[in-house]
Amino acid sequence: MNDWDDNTPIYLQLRNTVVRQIVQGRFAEGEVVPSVRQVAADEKINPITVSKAYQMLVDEGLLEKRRGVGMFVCPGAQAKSLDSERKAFIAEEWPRVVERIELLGLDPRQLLKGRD
Amino acid sequence: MNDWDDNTPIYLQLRNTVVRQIVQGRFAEGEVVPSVRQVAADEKINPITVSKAYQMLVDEGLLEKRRGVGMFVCPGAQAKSLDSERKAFIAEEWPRVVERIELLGLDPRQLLKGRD
Amino acid sequence: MNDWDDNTPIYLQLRNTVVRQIVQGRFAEGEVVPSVRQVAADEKINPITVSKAYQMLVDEGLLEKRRGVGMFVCPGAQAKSLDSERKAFIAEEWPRVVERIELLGLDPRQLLKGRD
Amino acid sequence: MNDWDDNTPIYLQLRNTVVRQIVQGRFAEGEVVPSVRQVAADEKINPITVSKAYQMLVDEGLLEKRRGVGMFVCPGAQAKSLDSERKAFIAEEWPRVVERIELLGLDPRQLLKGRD
DNA sequence: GTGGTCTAGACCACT
DNA sequence: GTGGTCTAGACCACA
Repeated sequence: MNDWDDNTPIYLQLRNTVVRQIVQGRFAEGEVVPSVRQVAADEKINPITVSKAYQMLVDEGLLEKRRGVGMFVCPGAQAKSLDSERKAFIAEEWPRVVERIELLGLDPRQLLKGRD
Repeated sequence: MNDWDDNTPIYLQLRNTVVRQIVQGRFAEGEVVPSVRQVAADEKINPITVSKAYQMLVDEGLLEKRRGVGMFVCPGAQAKSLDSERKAFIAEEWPRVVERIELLGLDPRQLLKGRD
Repeated sequence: MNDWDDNTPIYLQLRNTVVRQIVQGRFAEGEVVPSVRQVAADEKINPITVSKAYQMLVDEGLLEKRRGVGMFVCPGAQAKSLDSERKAFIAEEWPRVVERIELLGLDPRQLLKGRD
Repeated sequence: MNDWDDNTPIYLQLRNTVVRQIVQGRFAEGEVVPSVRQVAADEKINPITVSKAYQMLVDEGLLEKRRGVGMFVCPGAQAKSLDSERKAFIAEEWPRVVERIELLGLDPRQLLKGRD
């Protein structure tokens, strides 16, 4: 989380890592998340970039703002994010991957073995 | 091939569909591919965009230009593209997919079965 | 008065509810209002926020501080607040509402009827 | 549209004026809207500020982006925006206004007369 | 030409 | 301390 993939916007990558933390329960529901400034300092990126990532999560209903206090993980955020991420994956990403595998004539079993 | 995914550049999407045609043998080796103007008109996109896609394929050694005549599928293009696409998929796309699957706690075998 | 509208500052919302109490005579002239600490505890908000709201009312001449005793509703506060709130409403809020209604093509009489 | 209310963010004011243009049919469906840079230059504000306003409208489904070309009013945007703005007004703004009027003991008929 | 992203630095309001 | 907004200026990808 200290080096960035240059092909995708930092704010998106950051958003994804936060979602991951929530999914993994490392950011517990009801807890504060690190402040915009804190993250900006830690990751050496612009506060606005962090802000954009957090704002996305607020819009998605995973974080909530408390004025002058900070941003908190919404109750139910873990299940919600896990669920929506799964749905998005199965509906959008996975079909493309399957199509690709078939087009390339690859063997799915072979691919899975490589991973074990 | 008439509507575009707004998240990836049109020229890339176009390049991919051409590769697909080559892999599937629908664009046979040694044959002409539709002219830039033709594709641009058919797909209602900018000729420059088509040009860019074709140029990529020339750079990859899948197409060759014959001045004043058109662009042709290189001999051996089918095997070549199949090979390089496979390598690229296994090296780059697949690992990301696997990581995603694991993060979401999904079962790869289950996903693959769904497709049978 | 237990949940806050996140779009307007808490201190303003608090100030407004106090004004409302005065207008409605629920905080009678000459009487004490609940202490800063009390309100802060009841509403689970920062004492400074409560202070700020009370200070506004002192500045507006609706409350007065008596050191070591508390804050009291000024004599004449009810009439005064009713008057100034009315003026503020007619001068600022109402014109904006009317403009909005006209832009949306709504019928003001219809809207008012709905309330009867 | 040349001077800004200092109390509300410029990007929100801008968003609102664009919605107004759509509602009034001054920005017709399917047409381009002025480019980010154009508006920024005209209004002497930062392009990013304009961008933010436009992005909101994209998210609301009133504008759509065409890569490298510009932003266009979505088909059905006029009805959609009129409808949603009306609903938002009646559900949120209007009840607060009515409450305010009643609290202040104002006469709705009187208020409406002032407008004629 | 179009929009997207990021930076650095400033100022503001709220708690 | 918190987040929100804006500016000025830069660089990039796309058509």
